[in-house]
Amino acid sequence: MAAIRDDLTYAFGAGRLTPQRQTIAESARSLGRAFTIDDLAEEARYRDPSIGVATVYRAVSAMEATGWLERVGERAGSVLYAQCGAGDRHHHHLVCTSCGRVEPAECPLHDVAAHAATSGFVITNHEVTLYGLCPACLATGS
Amino acid sequence: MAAIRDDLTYAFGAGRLTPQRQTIAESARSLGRAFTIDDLAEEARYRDPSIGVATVYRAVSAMEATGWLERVGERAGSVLYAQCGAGDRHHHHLVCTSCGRVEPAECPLHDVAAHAATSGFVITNHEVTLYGLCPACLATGS
DNA sequence: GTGTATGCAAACTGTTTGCATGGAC
DNA sequence: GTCCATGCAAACAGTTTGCATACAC
Repeated sequence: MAAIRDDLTYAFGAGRLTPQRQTIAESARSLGRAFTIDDLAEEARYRDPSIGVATVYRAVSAMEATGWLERVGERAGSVLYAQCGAGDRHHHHLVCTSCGRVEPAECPLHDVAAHAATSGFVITNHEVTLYGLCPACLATGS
Repeated sequence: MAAIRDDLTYAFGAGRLTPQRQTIAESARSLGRAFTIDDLAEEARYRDPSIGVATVYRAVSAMEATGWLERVGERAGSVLYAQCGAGDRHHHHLVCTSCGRVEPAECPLHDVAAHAATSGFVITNHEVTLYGLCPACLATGS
């Protein structure tokens, strides 16, 4: 369930939940939008300046491995991550190009088999990312 | 048309077609699959060892700007490019995970509006990449 | 002739790694 | 007590930039 997987204890799976990792995970969740590792490090170091960059990188790798954090795109050569709370179920992402808000999206590929048939490819995997404006940004016209 | 846009003269648009750029563009086309800038530089420098890496980077930027070359994914931290010949028309890519062959694919998102409606997002852009095995790799069982 | 493209090397950015120390379990 | 996680700094990989020269147009 999304509610359960939102819990920080799930962020690192079997890994240790150190104060630094807790700070990093809370920072990721509080950002509430897509972020680069740099964004995350900045937020985490604001809360605890003693946290090193290497720790942030290692923590992100760990959180990505458990699926608590997901890659949702890239910006200026850096990977964008987000904690969307959709858990293990197959899904994609809606990313607001204005504020960076990320929402899980249902998989829109209902006829992948048809494509395989026409091309001769057997499709084993796919990536879909939808970009747009979220309701809040639409309302403010930004 | 794909046939016209396949021509090297279109690769750099209004830019100059120098011998180096011609070599680089021909290398890109002859690879016939997704490649990193490193792969391309290796192929181009095999043909003309005097070509510098910076020139390859600059040429790729130019070819990407005209749409002659497209980003089709990433591998080990580097962007994957391909010359798929689909021209200006809206399309996505089928990438063979075994040999790297790239084929243009029709856009499989026929009901994007429905997603916008349920989420409140207005979708302005999207990225889709399909991964799988091409007929040749299926036949050889690789 | 003008201005873009080139090659080289240095500079940069983002990321990873080695190692001694600290602390979660 | 064991072993994973940390912080620091050095190392690294990929990419970009400055500059003088060459050449496409």
